[in-house]
Amino acid sequence: MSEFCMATHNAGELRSSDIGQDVVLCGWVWRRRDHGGLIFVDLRDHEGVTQLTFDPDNSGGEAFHTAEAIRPEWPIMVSGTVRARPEDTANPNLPTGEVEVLVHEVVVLNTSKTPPFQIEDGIDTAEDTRLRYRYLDLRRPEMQHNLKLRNDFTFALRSALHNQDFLEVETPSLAKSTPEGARDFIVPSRIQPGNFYALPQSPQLLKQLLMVGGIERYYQVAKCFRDEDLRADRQPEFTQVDLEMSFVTQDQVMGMVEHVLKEAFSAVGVNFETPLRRIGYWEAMDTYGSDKPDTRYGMHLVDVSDIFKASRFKVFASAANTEGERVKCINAKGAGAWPRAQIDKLEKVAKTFGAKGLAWIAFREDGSVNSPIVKFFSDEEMAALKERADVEPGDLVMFAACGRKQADEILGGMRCHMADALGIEREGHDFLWVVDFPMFEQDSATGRYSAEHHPFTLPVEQDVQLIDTDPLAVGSYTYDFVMDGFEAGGGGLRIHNADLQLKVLERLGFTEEKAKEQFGFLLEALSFGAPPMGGFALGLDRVCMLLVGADSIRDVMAFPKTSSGSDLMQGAPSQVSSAQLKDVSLRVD
RNA sequence: GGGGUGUUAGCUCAGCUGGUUAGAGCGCCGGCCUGUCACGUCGGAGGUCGAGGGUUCAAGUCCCUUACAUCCCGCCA
Repeated sequence: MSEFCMATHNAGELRSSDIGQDVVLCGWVWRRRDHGGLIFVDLRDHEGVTQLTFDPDNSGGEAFHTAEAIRPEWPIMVSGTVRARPEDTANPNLPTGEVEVLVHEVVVLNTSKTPPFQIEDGIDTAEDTRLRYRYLDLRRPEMQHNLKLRNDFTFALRSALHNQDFLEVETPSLAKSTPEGARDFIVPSRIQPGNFYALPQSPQLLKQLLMVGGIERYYQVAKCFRDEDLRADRQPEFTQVDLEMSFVTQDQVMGMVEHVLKEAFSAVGVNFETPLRRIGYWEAMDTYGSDKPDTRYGMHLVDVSDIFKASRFKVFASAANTEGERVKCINAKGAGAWPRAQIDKLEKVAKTFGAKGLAWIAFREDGSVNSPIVKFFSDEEMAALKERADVEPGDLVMFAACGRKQADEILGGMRCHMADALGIEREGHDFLWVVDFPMFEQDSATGRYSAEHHPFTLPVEQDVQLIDTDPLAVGSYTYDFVMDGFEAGGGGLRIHNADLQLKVLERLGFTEEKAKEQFGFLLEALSFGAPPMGGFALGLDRVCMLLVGADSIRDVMAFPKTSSGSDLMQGAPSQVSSAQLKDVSLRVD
């Protein structure tokens, strides 16, 4: 293998061409098959598996004797001779299956307790057990592959960025708390009692300051921290490949991102056609009910408001005639054959997405129609609906009649749910840009405005005057990178003018005083000749999750946390001593 | 903060309308076995049924509380 290892070869590389060679292998005992007078051991390392043969006639009594005692997961070192397996005993399932190593000498490097679960792929061991013994879980070929792929992807990305003259710069993990976004993880300062650092939610502001600092092209494989509730695709600490460029247009940043992503995806064997398709935010919401649509299948949202303007079905007529409301539907092909009880359950699902109820029409295979609402429909309405929604026997049409945004969200959620429920095939990977997000969104309860992306995003020039008068109409220079229905990255141009930055912060409810207290360093920096800038951040964990086909980002992280934020292996978080608390002037209730 | 699902042997699970000593497969331990590769074969050990409380003559099973895991909603500038 190399001069830096006790082994001469790894356990995945021996072939017929190596027959006759004397080799040294190191690895873990995977399976042991003891035939009494002959013992086979499958030796596993990070590259593969090789069969070892212990034969008392050929390898001397001592090695054989040791082989009787060794057990799964013991690390051993063996020396022996590569030889062909006897005729008809080759194992076609193993790359090394043509050969075996006849062992002359074996050194037990360590013993092992019986592992709590078997170290092999396709196990269905509960995840908490895997996490409790993560170091054993990582020995499984599947996890080895996941971490390898993550490395290959990241390495290629680094290499591509390096070749484009990006400088990798580390930004601090002890930073200033900016609680406007996600909740911060905070770190008490011992030297300054009562003051706290925050772990960065992203290097956003610091990378902008690097642009002010003349770095011009920056990137970083950056750990980010957000103290929010977890999901299958959300961990409290995660990794972004973060980049920023000076003196660029939006198209130039997007072009650069496409270039480096193409290199990275190619490195892991994934086809990445450039330029990527672009969909506007409003079009995405209107058609897919999502700003991160999976476009590998249809089931588009269809606006049928005009059809029901004069309907006897009051719920629809009311929404169709009310400003800002819509009657929309999706057509789930195949679900029209579902039994009534199964369809009824969809109402519960719809409610999780914010619906008050769910109107539906099942078009049965035999041509009959089953629905609680069609009795209110005129023949014309039914005919128009069938035409608009492309209805055939076997279809299930579901409606949302309410505010436009809410209707999109409900049906967008149902679209994803039905795709899973119907097992719709999603072949290959789906990459696209969603562009032109609005600058602001409004909380329907409080009326307060918040930034759709973040407060440092550059608004479209001609919309700047609308910030005071019609903030929801202000566009922004933004782009999200969407992969297979996941937000896998995002970016935008940044405000590089201090006055404009202050104006945006004020729109978000900051007084000038408060803005300066929180972001004074940024405003000041922008006033010292900040260049036009823009950038991007890639959610590395999510991309890797999708690349390996995992259901959770935990499967592409070495030591992830549970959904309540615990590290089951280390036992974190944990209490600290009163002395430690005293050091940082804290008391726990 | 809310909702769904789950927790029985080391692992994965079964255990019906409450009723003897709680089962299976794998793993583990021991015997036999010179061509297996999910080796075979014979035998064996292994359980406070997540925890606490309640109903009952009787609780793995019913009720309440709680912990943990997991998925989703809220949340995630």
